[in-house]
Amino acid sequence: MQDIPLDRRTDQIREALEEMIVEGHFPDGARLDEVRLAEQFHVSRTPLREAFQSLAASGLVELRLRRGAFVKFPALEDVIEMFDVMAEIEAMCGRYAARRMTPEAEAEIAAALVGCETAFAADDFDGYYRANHEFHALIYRASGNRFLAGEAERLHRRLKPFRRLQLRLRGRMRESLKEHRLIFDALVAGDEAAVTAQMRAHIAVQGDRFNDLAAQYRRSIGAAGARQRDRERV
Amino acid sequence: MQDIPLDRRTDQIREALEEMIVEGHFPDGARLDEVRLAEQFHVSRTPLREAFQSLAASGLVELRLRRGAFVKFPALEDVIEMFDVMAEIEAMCGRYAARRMTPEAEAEIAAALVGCETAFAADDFDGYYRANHEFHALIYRASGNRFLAGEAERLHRRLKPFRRLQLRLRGRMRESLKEHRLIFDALVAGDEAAVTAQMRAHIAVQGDRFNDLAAQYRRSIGAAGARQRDRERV
DNA sequence: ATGTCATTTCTTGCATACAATAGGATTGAC
DNA sequence: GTCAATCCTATTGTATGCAAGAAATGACAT
Repeated sequence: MQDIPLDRRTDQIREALEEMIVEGHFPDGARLDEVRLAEQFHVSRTPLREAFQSLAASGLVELRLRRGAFVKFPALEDVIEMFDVMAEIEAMCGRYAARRMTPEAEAEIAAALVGCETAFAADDFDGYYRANHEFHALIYRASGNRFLAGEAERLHRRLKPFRRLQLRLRGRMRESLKEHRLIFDALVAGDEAAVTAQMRAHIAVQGDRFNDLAAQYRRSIGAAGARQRDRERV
Repeated sequence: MQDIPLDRRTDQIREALEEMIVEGHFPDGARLDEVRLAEQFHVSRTPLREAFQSLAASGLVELRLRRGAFVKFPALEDVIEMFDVMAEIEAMCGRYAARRMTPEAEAEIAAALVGCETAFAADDFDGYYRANHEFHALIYRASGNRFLAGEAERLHRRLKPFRRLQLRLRGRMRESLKEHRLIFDALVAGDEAAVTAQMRAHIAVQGDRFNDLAAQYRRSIGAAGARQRDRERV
């Protein structure tokens, strides 16, 4: 969205906590203990509290009045809704990118695509995730709309853990790569309609199939200690 | 996006500042003086600083390292970019709403439309703005995707000052109302494609024509004390 | 054993205190 | 009079202190 100074402990802590939450180091609903975390980071409670404000704004934690900050995993339905929106946002990025593609952008995206292929060949899930992110992020930027790119990045980051899981599905990585090629070809051809359709499908399929993943996800992350709460969470 | 507790001074101050900024009570680039605002709100600096974190996250202010919080008006190009994204988001809301329309939603939207007509008849800009917001917000919710609705609301709020200005353009209110009727009819007919197209046009026209407004806007708000900065701001 | 209520402890929310830095004012050299 | 180096002040960033509210504990009654 915007690059913040990052020199204050507050910002460093915000980054660190965001990473930890997105990577699933906390179970859903876990309370982020101000005092304990303050000790862990060797700071007072003040920078932590300020970091909580930021995290709450991006929806990663929930601040309950006089109860503290709680890690908030989205519910299954939330994730599906988010993928729906993501599909549309990414489709829009693709559409603009197709219209505004430059030789430089094309070369960069081509390189990212090679990265995807390499990771696929090596059966490297994490590597594929990174290359995939690079591929998509370059298209965001190629849209020429920085606000759009920022929103896309934000959403992408929020959906990170769920995208990663997708890759573990049987054959998903192969499919994903095939879709990337189609998207790339349409981009190069400047075919806005095709890019839009391919991209939308590429993302939407993840939401559509997300139900298949719910159970698996619960085992892999939710089981880390989350207890069922007021409504079902993935 | 999510309903926050709002009982802490921090949250009240965040709301108040957001309102003041969106309403143009501060010139672009103005520093939000912690000490002075703390006195004004009869609190210490702590809740103010926490509110700043929130505001920075939504992009309304910029936190500069050891310099403080500064009001950040988007640049002209930023506003155009934001309207582009808004057009797509609203179009998506419309598409989903057309698919999922209920009799209740239809009645509510019809009522909001009447509100628009009333305000138009009375030549009441502010009234029209409110009715307009109601009309759009109901469609967001009718989309049945709460995440989408939240994002739409957030963006709408961020673009509030620029939308309001639109209405002052010669004949814009009449046009807007006409477009609302078309959108409503397509919604009732369940014509997804038509709603999508109408809604996209309804919003995009505001971005497209925004250049016409820039000069006017500079007079009405920017003149309040903003000095030109590193790049042109509306 | 279970439920209710009082008491205690813990934690948050805010205020205040202190330390570090940025930017301007001041001084002095040329 | 201009420029540079230095000092001073204002303001941020962080730590700590304190009061109010929530949860935990335990006594007591049913």
